[in-house]
Amino acid sequence: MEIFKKYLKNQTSITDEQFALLTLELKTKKVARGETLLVANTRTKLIYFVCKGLLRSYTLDRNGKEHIIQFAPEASLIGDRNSVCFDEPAQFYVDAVEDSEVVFINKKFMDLAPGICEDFSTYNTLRLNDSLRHIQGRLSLLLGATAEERYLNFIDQHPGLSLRVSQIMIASYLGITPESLSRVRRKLAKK
Amino acid sequence: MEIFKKYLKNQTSITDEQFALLTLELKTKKVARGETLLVANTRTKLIYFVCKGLLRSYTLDRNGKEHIIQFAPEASLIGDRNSVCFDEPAQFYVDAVEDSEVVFINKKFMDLAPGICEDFSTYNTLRLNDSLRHIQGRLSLLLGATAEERYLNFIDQHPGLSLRVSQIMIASYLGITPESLSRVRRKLAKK
DNA sequence: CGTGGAGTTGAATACGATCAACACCGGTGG
DNA sequence: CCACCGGTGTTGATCGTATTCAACTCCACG
Repeated sequence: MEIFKKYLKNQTSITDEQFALLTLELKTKKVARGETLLVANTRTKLIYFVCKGLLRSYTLDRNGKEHIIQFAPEASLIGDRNSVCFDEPAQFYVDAVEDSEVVFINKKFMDLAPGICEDFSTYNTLRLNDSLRHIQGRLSLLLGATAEERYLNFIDQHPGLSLRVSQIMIASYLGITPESLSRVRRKLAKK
Repeated sequence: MEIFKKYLKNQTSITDEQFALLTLELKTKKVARGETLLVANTRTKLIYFVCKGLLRSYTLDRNGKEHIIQFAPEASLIGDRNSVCFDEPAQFYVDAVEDSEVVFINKKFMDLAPGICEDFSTYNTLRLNDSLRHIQGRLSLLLGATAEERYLNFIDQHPGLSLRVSQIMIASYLGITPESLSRVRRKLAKK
């Protein structure tokens, strides 16, 4: 909770008093590795802030194969804003890659915050824009880059993460099989 | 311009008077097919609303191959919000697929609007969320679906567009070669 | 007309997927 | 303590899908 407050104060001009008005809408929970927080096609009222640990979001294709959309390490947000803000069914699953500490942020928080902290809206659009930017970058890569380039881009953009995440998950994130990733890594190691 | 006003009135609670306050920040222009509105890695202060015609955004990979990010037909918006709002270099190119009529929306408009029309912010986040949702859907497809599935999804999600856009562009949007698309289509036609 | 881009088709190729086998490690329980 | 197990990662062989390169048709447009 303190970590989230610190994060928010860093990102916005929110004061301790303003934050106090919102704490009712927040809950901190420990989440065990493997625990699922959000199931696709269900409705949710929660966004997750990761204080410690690592969450991920992913979809399942008709063959039941996972495709990782996003990793959320410490000090990052994850969740389906559409589902929260507009009460639509969630587009993806969210679960814990590591034992984690997570702040659950509900819709009321998102509704109240802009009225309490003047630049919360700005912060929020900034976050959205940033997500959009990030995911568009990935789209470009998937459209135009080879497995090797995508892998290099991943370790570049997610320093440290490659040590915490299994290659199965990295492969899923890159859109290739674990075997292919293994071969890409071997080839790169030779250089 | 009238079309844009109509669109905005449809999406928000904006009044004629409120809109009038903002018209100074808008310019309508005719854009010829092939004309480029935005060049990647440059800064821009403009977002584009398409009244008539068709725009697209795309990136170039290191081989100079185009990868289409988005099509923007009538009554839709396109542009790099990040570049506009946070003065960052644009992530992609924007040009005209057809002769078009476009409303140029500048940063000042985006800054003023929330103060003039109370639910403009809400509308704006809704748009952003929607883009995010759309692009995440595409990401899932690229990660998990075959060329055929992606094509079927495209014609499903963009009814009519497949008649206005060359197969070269559709292929680029789907992340396959025009030849592959041709074969996919032949295979589907046989059914 | 003739030219050039769009779309199709074929043949050869390449890249990644699939299937299968195996080494390795960490944890569990006999 | 060791045997066993499941999951991870590696490697090899084979397969399949999409790419590449090339040739050809068709049409719109000058």
